[in-house]
Amino acid sequence: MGGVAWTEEEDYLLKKCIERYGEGKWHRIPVLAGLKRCRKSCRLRWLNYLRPNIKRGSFAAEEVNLIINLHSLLGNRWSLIAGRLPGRTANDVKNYWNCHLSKKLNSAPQSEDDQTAAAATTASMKPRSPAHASPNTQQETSMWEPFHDVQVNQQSKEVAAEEPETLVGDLEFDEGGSSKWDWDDFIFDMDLWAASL
DNA sequence: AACTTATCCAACCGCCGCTAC
DNA sequence: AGTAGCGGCGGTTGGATAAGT
Repeated sequence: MGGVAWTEEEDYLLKKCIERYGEGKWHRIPVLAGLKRCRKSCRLRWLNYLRPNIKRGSFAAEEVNLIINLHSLLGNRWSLIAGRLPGRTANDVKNYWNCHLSKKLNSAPQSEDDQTAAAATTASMKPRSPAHASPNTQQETSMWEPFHDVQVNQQSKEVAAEEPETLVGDLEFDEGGSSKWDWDDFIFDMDLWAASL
């Protein structure tokens, strides 16, 4: 692994600690749980592995399609994308994108449009900046359309036949998170709405 | 069977925004 | 206004394992 792997005992201690004290206050978790891990490691382990309802295994075609659509709208905002995929973590989505989808993009035929899309990809891969906020999102969306088409063509026919409305509908089964709409959610929905026009 | 290469994914790192002081 | 501490995020790393030769 890319670091020191968590042991079963550490997992147990962390889980028990969070069950007892709840999430948040991550700076206290290592002390409370008696772990020699930093707050970030504890938080990551919980979010990506120990949290209930984590979905494991490969991504379904619908999920892949949704990731592509959301990425075209949001860029590399993995946590936001993962929030629309029940049981999936930002790390999962990010890994899947880096391992599968970005490679497909790079291997796609290099027409002028594709090159434009690739440029958009590069732009979206830049470190976080205020540009991640909504003002540029629409521009990114239009630049991503060629890539989206390439990806959809590689999917099965039934997935390719999915209407944008279907995807928007998929967003609504978000477990738990749907009750907690914030400003990002609003912007995100506006993007989806605009994209479906 | 042994070795090399590619792929996957858990974990770490550094940065950012927010908040309290 | 400045700053320290925190939670959170995205990018990157590197070990395990599968696939290929």
